[in-house]
Amino acid sequence: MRLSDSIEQFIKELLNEESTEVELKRNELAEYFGCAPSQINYVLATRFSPDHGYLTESRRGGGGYIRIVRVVQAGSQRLMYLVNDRIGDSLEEEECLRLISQLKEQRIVTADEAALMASVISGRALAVPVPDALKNAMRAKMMKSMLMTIAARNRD
Amino acid sequence: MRLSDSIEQFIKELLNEESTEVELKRNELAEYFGCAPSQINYVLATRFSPDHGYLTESRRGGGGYIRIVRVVQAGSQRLMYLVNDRIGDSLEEEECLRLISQLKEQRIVTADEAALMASVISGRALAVPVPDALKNAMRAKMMKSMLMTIAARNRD
DNA sequence: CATTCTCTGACTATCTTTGACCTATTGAGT
DNA sequence: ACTCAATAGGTCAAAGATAGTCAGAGAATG
Repeated sequence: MRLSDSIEQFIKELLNEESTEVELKRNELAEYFGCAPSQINYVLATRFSPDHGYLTESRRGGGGYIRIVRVVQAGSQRLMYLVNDRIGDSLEEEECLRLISQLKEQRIVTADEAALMASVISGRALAVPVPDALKNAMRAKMMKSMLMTIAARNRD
Repeated sequence: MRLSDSIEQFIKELLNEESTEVELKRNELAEYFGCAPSQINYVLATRFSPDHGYLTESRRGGGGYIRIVRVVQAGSQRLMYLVNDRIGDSLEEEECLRLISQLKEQRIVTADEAALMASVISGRALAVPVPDALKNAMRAKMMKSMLMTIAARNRD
């Protein structure tokens, strides 16, 4: 079996038993599997990306760590549908607003949060000299990023 | 756990129980934690800066001390200061994160909102081929836009 | 074979901790 | 008042401890 698959499986077992998040030391893990530390980054990038339903955060320096949070779960199906299927690589402002408004009606986000989301993807907030096509690409990424964050808290 | 984190936590507990300010002896604290005195300065610089919502003052010589004050400010006042003075035309990701974290500590935004804000200004959310200078200009606008939205509901 | 996926290593970036040296304040002795 | 020793805290650079990035070699796949 491939090294990457072993590491992936190892991490997923930790996530199953313990809960929805694990914290590990990159160097320790690499030593355990007898591989280069950067291999761990490869596994994170290819198997624990947001598109796979995971969020990661890390710190360097003494006492550094890597934390992996599993986001995909029952209650957030609607959100994961939006992230994985509904939203593509580009999204116009009007469409963003429609989605946000739907989420509010469905009580997935509060009115305050909806207002926050709407304000940040607005034309006013993105008023810099960048082509519209790129702005819409950013809107798609911004929306996905926010929805993932919301999904990460709705773990039920 | 990191030494710096322990010291940070220790000081924050003092600030919670007693009031909005504490006075400490640098050398005593260093001895208590068994570290170099300058370690204390490091903790103050990285975790109790004005951006983190704290002010510090100190005196040298006999009877010297370090005083740490947690800044309390009305929500809308704080937000308007950020929008009008603190945030200019450009803001790096790290600086955004510092401000967001401070707003959370001061209970001006909820933890959920802070997470939402952090996710949308992150490098991941803005990963399109646009120069960093422009991304930072956008971050400034995005932050202002979000803060104004929050201010619009915080009538205090 | 060509392509795509894995894996490594050299280089880089970031965070923490310490120690040597510097500056300010106080108080005793003159 | 003046001086100096004792007592604080401040600064900064260097070392230590982690993690990230990226190009290219190697392996698997179709």
